[in-house]
Amino acid sequence: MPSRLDQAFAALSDPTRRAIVSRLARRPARVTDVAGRFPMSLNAVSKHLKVLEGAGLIKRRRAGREHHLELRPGPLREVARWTLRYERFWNEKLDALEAFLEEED
Amino acid sequence: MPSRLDQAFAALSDPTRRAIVSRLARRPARVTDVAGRFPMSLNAVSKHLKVLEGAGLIKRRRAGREHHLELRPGPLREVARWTLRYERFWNEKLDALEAFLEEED
DNA sequence: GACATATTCAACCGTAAGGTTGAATATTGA
DNA sequence: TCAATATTCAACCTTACGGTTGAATATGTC
Repeated sequence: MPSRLDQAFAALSDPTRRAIVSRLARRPARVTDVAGRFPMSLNAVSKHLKVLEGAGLIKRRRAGREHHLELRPGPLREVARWTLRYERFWNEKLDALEAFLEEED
Repeated sequence: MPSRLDQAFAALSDPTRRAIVSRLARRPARVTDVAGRFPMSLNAVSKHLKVLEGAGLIKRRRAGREHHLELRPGPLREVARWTLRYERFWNEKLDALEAFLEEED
């Protein structure tokens, strides 16, 4: 069973799902609203939404026959947090690159 | 063909590969050195390394029969950059939560 | 009740992921 | 030259992914 972080990274590895995240960051929407933007079947989008939901990236609230989808920031924050552990590392690398380039002159 | 960002997210969705990234962030290492830490065959680790390499997360330098692996920060930075586009979003959410909790008192 | 709308469920398909084992390829060192 | 070391290649297996189509399930509307 994949960890929460595994699931977040995996969910975000698909461009359709990242686009859905962008869409829902603007405002919550229904399944059909989200699906309208993508050149694939409604069912395919429904599956993507389930993946995002499974990763905790979106929350679903049922209102009658409509499902309202809302972005949840937690997993995004965790992904950022994990990645930023290496911020120092890439700053050093870029510093080293700069130093190298200056030396070349 | 998946985009660079797709590949970075996908590569990081596996805990073994994230552990390899952590390992290589400390210092470069050879394939065998990396493989020693994981409860799987050398071949499996070799495959993981190829995935990381394909995503641009590591660079390989051959020195005789040894392959020296080094972490490359670019894709990590891109992942952080994409994720941080939603920093404002999750801060707002957390602010809203705080406000709600204060109101509860 | 009858019909349309919103969404999921189920079955299927092709491809790739993550692992294994066994063999091949280079390189080093005695 | 011969043996050990470092690594990949190739074939295979099981399971999951991303998509499809067709049917089912609720809910809203006339």
